Amino acid sequence: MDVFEAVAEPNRRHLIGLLAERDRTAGELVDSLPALTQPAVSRHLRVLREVGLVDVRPDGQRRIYALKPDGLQRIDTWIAPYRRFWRDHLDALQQHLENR
Amino acid sequence: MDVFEAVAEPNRRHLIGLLAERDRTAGELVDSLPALTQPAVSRHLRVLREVGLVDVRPDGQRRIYALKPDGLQRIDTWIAPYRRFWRDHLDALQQHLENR
DNA sequence: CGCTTATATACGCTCTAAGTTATAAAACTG
DNA sequence: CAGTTTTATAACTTAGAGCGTATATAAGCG
Repeated sequence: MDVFEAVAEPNRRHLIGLLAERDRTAGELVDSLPALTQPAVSRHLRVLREVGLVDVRPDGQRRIYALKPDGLQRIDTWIAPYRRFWRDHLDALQQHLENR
Repeated sequence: MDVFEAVAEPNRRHLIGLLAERDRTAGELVDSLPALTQPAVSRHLRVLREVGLVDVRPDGQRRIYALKPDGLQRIDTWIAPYRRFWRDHLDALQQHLENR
């Protein structure tokens, strides 16, 4: 499993969104996905860990999860060269609007 | 299947890369993935079409595929808010290096 | 027209991701 | 210590992705 597959799963994107706000315990993250059971969320967290998107630190009985800065950057690096496509597209549109 | 899943598959990322250079016929794209059979590539192209990442136009017997500008933008839009994470991280690193 | 070329679809197979229930492991609590 | 809380893992099931072979479809060509 790589970063791209990890991020392809909607529940995992949800978890990433929450961790972007602030660090959270596994339990908080479980509560944030009421449609899933605790083991299901735990496994999603494992995936995010394994691809380097999050970090965990123990806090007594709890595990505190944190978003890892460089994880998503790998996707951004891949997408960067393509950015000119919609930038060019937008420029063309702007020009069209300005010239009419 | 959504854009994220579409892009999670390595062969499809390969196809996107080629189409970023220039438009290509289905046949050219099939040749670009010698490990796969023609039907396999055809199905990948179908997926890319269905999620709006590419466009097709007929040219007689051939089909010419082209990258669609706004397809990947949806991923970029999702990732944009997180960009501050590694930008901040980089700033912190730079500062650290400058201050020693 | 038959024949070939180019592309898409149908079908069946295999492998794995994602979910559940049940349980383990480890730390807190009275 | 016994019981509870918190998180992770095990075992199993199911759904679907991705592949290959075979076939359909449609356009070019002699």
